[in-house]
Amino acid sequence: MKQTLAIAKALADENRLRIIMMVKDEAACVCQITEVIGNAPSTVSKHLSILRTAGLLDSYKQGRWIYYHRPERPSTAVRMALEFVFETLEDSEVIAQDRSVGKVVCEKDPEELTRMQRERECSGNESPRDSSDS
Amino acid sequence: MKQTLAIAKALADENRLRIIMMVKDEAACVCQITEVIGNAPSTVSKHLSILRTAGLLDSYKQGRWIYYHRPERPSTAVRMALEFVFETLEDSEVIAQDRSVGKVVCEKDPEELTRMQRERECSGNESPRDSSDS
DNA sequence: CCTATATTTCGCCACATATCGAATTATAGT
DNA sequence: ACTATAATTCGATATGTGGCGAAATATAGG
Repeated sequence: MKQTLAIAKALADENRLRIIMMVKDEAACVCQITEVIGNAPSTVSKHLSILRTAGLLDSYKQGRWIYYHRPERPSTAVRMALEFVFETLEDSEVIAQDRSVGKVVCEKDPEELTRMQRERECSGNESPRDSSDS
Repeated sequence: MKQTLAIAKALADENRLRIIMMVKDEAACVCQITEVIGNAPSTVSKHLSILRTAGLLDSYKQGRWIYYHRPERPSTAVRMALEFVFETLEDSEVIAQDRSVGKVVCEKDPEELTRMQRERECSGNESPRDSSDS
């Protein structure tokens, strides 16, 4: 019961479902996932922790970046839960948008992506919105 | 996404999972479910409403009693979600206990069961009264 | 070792939800 | 029609959870 409940609770959030779909076919690092989902890094990190604890995601470290991906040897419970998600969200509108954004984001090196994120952060905090970009 | 999320949220509660397992093989009325789960009737009613709205349960009325049961023509999403629950909870300890209690409870007529519940309610709430006036 | 930085953890807040008892609704039997 | 009662809805409350920013942690590169 504990495992079933942990999986069900992990699935009971739209952003976590989006993350599962995002890494269905290839791993993504936290900065890429953050970019697509649109939450703060700390929030995404929490989501990833919940998903990994439930067994729905796995991760590996590569340099400064941590990549999350679909587990390679899921338990029966995890396998069935993922099948449910994959099947029912395959044609979802939200997921289609994420894929479109994700395609652009994941083409970039994490290196480049995080530089962009840092710059955006600064321009948002420091000066009242010079409209030179949009 | 909406349907997937509704199903996942409906599954994300231990008592609701217990209810799903309880009516897997045969319908049960609210008073029987209440007896097994141990919540107040209003709470069980709310759970049932959530499960039915998500498509995970169906119901029919028979006299004063309303019976809840597994849907006969589930959507793909519901079917996969139920398969996940049935498979992963089949051997659960909690479910085994529920089955043991449920066997006794569901043998009784709802008639008899509700009488028992009323009596229990009264003996719990009212203080032992002097019987000199009746 | 020291700095920069990607990720996680922590503290907090706003909102969602599980639960109960009381009030309401719908139905069966008189 | 009236009463009893099974179930639902409503109102209140306590706990759980998603979200952010700040602080901590871990790693790459000088």
